[in-house]
Amino acid sequence: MDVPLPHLDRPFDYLVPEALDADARPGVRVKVRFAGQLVDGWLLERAESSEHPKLAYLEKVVSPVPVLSPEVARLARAVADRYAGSLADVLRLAVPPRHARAEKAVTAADAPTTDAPAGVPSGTTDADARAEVDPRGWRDYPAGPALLRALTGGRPARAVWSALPGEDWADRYADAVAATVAGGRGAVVVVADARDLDRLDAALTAVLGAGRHVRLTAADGPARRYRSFLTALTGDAEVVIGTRAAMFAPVWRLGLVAIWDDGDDLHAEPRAPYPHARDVLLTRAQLGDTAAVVGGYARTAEAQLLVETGWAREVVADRAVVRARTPAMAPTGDDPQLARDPGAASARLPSLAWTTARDALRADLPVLVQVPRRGYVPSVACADCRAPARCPHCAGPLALPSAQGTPACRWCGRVAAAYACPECGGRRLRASVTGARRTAEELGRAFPGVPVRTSGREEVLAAVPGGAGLVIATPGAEPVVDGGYGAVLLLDTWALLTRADLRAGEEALRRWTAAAALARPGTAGGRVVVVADGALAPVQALLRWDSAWFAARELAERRELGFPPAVRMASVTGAAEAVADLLAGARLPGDAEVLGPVPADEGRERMLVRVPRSRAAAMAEALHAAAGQRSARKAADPVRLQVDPLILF
DNA sequence: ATAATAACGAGA
DNA sequence: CTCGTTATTATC
Repeated sequence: MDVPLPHLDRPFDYLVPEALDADARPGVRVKVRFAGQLVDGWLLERAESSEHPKLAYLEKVVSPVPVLSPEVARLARAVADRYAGSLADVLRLAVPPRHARAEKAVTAADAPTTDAPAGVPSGTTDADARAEVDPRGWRDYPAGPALLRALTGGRPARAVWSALPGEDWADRYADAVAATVAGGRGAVVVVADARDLDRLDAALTAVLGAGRHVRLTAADGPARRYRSFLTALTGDAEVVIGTRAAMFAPVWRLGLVAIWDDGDDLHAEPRAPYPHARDVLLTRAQLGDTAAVVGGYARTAEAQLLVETGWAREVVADRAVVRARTPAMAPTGDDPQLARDPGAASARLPSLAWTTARDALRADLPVLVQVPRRGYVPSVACADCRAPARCPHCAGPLALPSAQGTPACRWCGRVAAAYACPECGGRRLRASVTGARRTAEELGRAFPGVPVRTSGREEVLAAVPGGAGLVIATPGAEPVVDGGYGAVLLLDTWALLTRADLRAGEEALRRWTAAAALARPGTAGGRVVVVADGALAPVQALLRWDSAWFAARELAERRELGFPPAVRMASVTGAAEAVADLLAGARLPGDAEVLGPVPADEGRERMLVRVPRSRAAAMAEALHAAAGQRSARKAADPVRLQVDPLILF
């Protein structure tokens, strides 16, 4: 039933009239009479009999195309269960809205939609008989060639891949897809944004040729999107690449799911039930006999958990190879007063950053300057040692309601009147201030005669020409350059590191590695200057290019503090009474902890539920059931349920 | 939304 | 104790 009400989140039985018998196959969209009105629905399965005493007839089959494949139906149910959501909500994300014209065009071109696609062998053949794919750049990783062989052999290998600096990740993913296709299986690859998608598309076209893969992204119009969807559904394309809209794509004989840069917050779906592309793809791999690759320049705590639990194997380069590929990296303090060079002083740049940029420009090499975007919510840190201030009770972040106010926890709401820093004992707190963009503008003046390009929110450059030039980019918008940058400067790191976010350190490292990966290797003169305290863990991880070490440290810390992914959390947001009402009706597992309430935006409030990972399913079920009780008695004010919300505070 | 069903209370 | 009215709940 295509209604999102949680108490109606179950199948209903209907009789199939003779006239609809042929079209009424599992996976088609239908219309049925329900509670007196016509509603949309999904035909999940045909059965001989029903327990239900009085059945109504199916009203209509909307289209004979079974757009919901059995694999995706199973996946959608699993995703709904994991996220305490309704199947209907997930199906709305999984199956694009029907577009009759597009459907006509595609189904006319190939009539049967249930038979195996042409050109794909239907049985398993001998692994030896399959053409082996050249591992190319995967040879830089000891486990790389074996991964490709597993993909061709149809074995469900699971890998957490840490890409080398300078790595052409799109080429590597194209190779992995080609290896899968060589074994007669299909693949789904999800990237964060259109720029990454264009890159992957080009790499895949170079390796597979045109026509074997389709792009699936919400940025395409409804017609194009539905057309691509049908091309995959009918097996006319073996591979689907796209943004998170592609995570549910129906692919024949799915052999590989892959995600690039899983730490990017664009991978989190903003519509209910808020699933994350990484988790959807991993669920998919788990349910099917499917390989999975989670890759990035940096490693998330979630990916680290996959490695530590043994679910996935890490694919990393040897230290010697890492050293040879990494640009020369150095940290520097951020006090421009120390700069003796007049140019540096006018740009308010630390001396080392200025000389590094100048040297690269003199060598006719481009320079990338990464500056944070404005608008990060400042959090509170120790004024003496800059350690983030955490609640003594629940380890949530502290906030200052006003300049002279008392700090209070954003999680449990407790006031921390007598706060003392656990690191240094300091009692003074400061809110971090951003002040980012000006520095970048002044850079242009410090290097007269050098072309300056900017790449950011308004206009994102995919690539820039080589030769001396300054490129000022916000994180995620760094253009690539042929041969790599001579220097990369990472400025105003303080703004990134003190964000009021559980993932601040991880996110900072992710953004820095993404920029640093575009520099030439140190052996070719590439240098990176990070304007941050070299003793900080994320800075250390960058300098050593060891995000696995950082992710392990991060995960250990989250275990200690009781944060995801070490535990499973859910947030319940809404009007105060509504939130209390839902939680009162929820039969949560005994070891569940309920934290809060804390104020959320628009006068609503938020509670957090925390359980051990072993109780995750029970928690989600209890919350979904409680939401069902509320919706059944038509409770007016809505409550938002989010499992593993990206933003915890 | 709406129909069935259960619960309730006033008047016979 | 019965009938009419109102909360409750299920909706194939």
